[in-house]
Amino acid sequence: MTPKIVDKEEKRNLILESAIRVFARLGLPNTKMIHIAEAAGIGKGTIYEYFKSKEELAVAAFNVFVKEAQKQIAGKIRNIEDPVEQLRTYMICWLDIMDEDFLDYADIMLDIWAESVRLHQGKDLFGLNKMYALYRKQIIEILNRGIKKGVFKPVDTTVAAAVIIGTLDGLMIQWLLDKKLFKVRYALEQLADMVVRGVMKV
Amino acid sequence: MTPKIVDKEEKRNLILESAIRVFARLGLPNTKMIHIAEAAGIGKGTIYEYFKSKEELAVAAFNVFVKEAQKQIAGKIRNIEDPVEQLRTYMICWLDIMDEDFLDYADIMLDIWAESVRLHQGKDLFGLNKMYALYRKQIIEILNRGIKKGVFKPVDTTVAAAVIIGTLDGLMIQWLLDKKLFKVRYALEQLADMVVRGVMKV
Amino acid sequence: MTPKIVDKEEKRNLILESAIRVFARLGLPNTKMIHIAEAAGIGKGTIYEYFKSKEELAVAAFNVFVKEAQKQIAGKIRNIEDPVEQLRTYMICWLDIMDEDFLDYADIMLDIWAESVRLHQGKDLFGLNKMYALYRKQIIEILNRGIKKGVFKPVDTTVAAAVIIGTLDGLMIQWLLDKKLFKVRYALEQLADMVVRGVMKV
Amino acid sequence: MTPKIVDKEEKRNLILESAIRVFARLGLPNTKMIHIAEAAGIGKGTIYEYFKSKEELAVAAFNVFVKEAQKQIAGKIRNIEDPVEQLRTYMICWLDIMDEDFLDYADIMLDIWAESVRLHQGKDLFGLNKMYALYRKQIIEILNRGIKKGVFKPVDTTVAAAVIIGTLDGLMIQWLLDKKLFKVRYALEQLADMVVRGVMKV
DNA sequence: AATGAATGAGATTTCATTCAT
DNA sequence: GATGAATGAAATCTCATTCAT
Repeated sequence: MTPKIVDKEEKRNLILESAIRVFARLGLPNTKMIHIAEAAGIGKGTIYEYFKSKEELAVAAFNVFVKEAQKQIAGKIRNIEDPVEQLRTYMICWLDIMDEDFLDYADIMLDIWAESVRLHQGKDLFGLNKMYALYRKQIIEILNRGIKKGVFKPVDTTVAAAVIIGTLDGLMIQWLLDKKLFKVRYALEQLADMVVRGVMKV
Repeated sequence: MTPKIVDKEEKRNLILESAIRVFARLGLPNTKMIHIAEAAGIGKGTIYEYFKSKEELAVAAFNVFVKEAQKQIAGKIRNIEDPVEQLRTYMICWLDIMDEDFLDYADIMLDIWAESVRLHQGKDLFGLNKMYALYRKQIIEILNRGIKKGVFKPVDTTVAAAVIIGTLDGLMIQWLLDKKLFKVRYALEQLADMVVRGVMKV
Repeated sequence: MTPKIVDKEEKRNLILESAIRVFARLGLPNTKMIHIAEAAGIGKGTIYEYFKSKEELAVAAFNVFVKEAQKQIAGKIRNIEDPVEQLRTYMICWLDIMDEDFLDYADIMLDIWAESVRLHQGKDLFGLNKMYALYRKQIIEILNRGIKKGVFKPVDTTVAAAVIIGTLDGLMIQWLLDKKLFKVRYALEQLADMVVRGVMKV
Repeated sequence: MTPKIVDKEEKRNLILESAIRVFARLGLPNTKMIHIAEAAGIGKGTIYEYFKSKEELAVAAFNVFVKEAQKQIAGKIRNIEDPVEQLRTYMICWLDIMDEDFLDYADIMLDIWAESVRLHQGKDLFGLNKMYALYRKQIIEILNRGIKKGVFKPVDTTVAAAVIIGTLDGLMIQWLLDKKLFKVRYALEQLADMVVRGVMKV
């Protein structure tokens, strides 16, 4: 009755992971479907059994990155009571996202960005805006708690959140462009200090 | 003397400017040579009399952006004596780069970045690294003067410079992605304050 | 005796009928094997247990149509003695073939024709020529009987038969192309009258 | 200033004629763009300089056929006064359309039909319905003149026209399917006689 | 110098068919 | 026998670049 028993979920993941690896190495536009197929050790047509199009595959790849990042961050800040420490931890967490395991994913973001910003201007095809909105929401919550507790200045939390995320992204880009320039951990801590002090009362 | 050379220079610029306009509107990969030719009011083949390839044209376009930005910044900070004010001005200057006239150029950067980081990993085809190196050098100079004067803390200036540039880039990206999120000037001033205080003694 | 064989026959018919329905709705080239499988409620691979290829399935589908049409016609003209009336009935019978139940089938013919005439020029893959030969034979018989009886002119029966079939086909095509143009029954009766009078003596 | 002087009209025709030849030989779906390119002795991409898509090329090919046919017919019936003779001539004219020169074109019609009827049901992509409407209009005019003159019966001219065109088409299909079956001229004259007598008074 | 007609490598996607289970 | 996962040939169309004029 049931032929060739295959764990579709598993195979989908195999393809997705292969795609991420190749996307990361070659970039979105330079990655051809055949490359992904070869990387996964399957036939070209098989990809289309699991993903409708190259674009869908790219979106999925990006989402893996985003979800993984969220998981990391959420786990680390969950049990921190002090808003100051929570904000600092939130920022330092980006380090782990860029960590060995995620380095590949990280590179994809640049392509996704370019595509997202440009090609589908108001569309948010890759959910980039949604992702940033989520990040902002998380940071705004931290800021609000801090403000209520009286440890943070009553800043415009939306702007502050955007600025904080921007600085994190920007730092990462600098590092991605030239990894020998500085140690991420050190720079990140510098930045975190700077930012935290920026929003701290006194 | 040699009017031909003037003509050539002029035409090269015409093509380059047209290219920038089209690149900015459509994005690097979506821009076809014919579009540039039409925008310049010339024939497709003529472009190749002035630029070896589409890539060379893109590089040139990006460099125009970088040089223009530099001219703006250099002009504004030249005559400022106080390092604190100079650093603040340097940062605020990015505002003008993203200003009406340069908004279009700004969008190109995302594409260039993606291409630059990825495709030609160690190559720095577009001179992005060189550009950042220049930016860093300028900021390092400001920081050094400030440190020597005793107004800045004796930070690792290279890291600090990278962090500062990163924050500027990051903020701009946030804004490019969703221009309704915040007013650039306001956020930029917030950020500048934060950063300046971060490196200021006491 | 051998219930397996009955099952096989039954399943073959199930597939064939599903194929006809889908072919009719989507057209030969637009019909994919998976569509047929789904319509039959079976797996894609199962089709190949009963039919060697899509082409063979198409041939079989067409033959069902032809045979069904023949059954209809034969039944109606069998017991008619008068050749004049028999010819007229033969023609009117096409109406029933195009009737509700067969309307779908009818559409297939256009595709089959195109394929038949062209792709396999001298091959008669779909048995179209054989089908027409059969039709001609039947009409020739009617004509011959009429000529012998002295009610028909001694026309070249082969040509006349081809002309008659052609007119029927042509009328049907006109109608298939624009069903609002005329009522089939009315036009068919007009045509039948015209043709019958054309071959009738005096 | 002006490079490679090429008569675009001429080249378009070269491609169109090559396309017609190949379409006629291989059929619409079996004809690949590369075939047409090779037949025209040009590169694959060049076709797209003159025709937006394969479909547009097919439409153009079909229109050549239709226009040529119209030119032939119009020229022949223009100066005929007698409606009876005019109708007969109109029909016989189809012979010339199927003539040596047009034989190739004729074969295309079957594919166009199938495509036209099916794929784009209400769309009339190839202008087939429009073509038939024109044919009907011409025949209706002839019929009306004949009726007014009292030589034709007061038939429903729309139906009669559709029937007449249908018979012509049908005859041609019969012949295209098996050219050895009968001589077109002979059969056509038979049919014309039959039809003319069918609508003639007395 | 300027042009644009010509080109063909190349990419995505489809789908009939195969075959391991 | 039944299945559907896997496949890869094949086809359309794009576009940077060339080059004859």
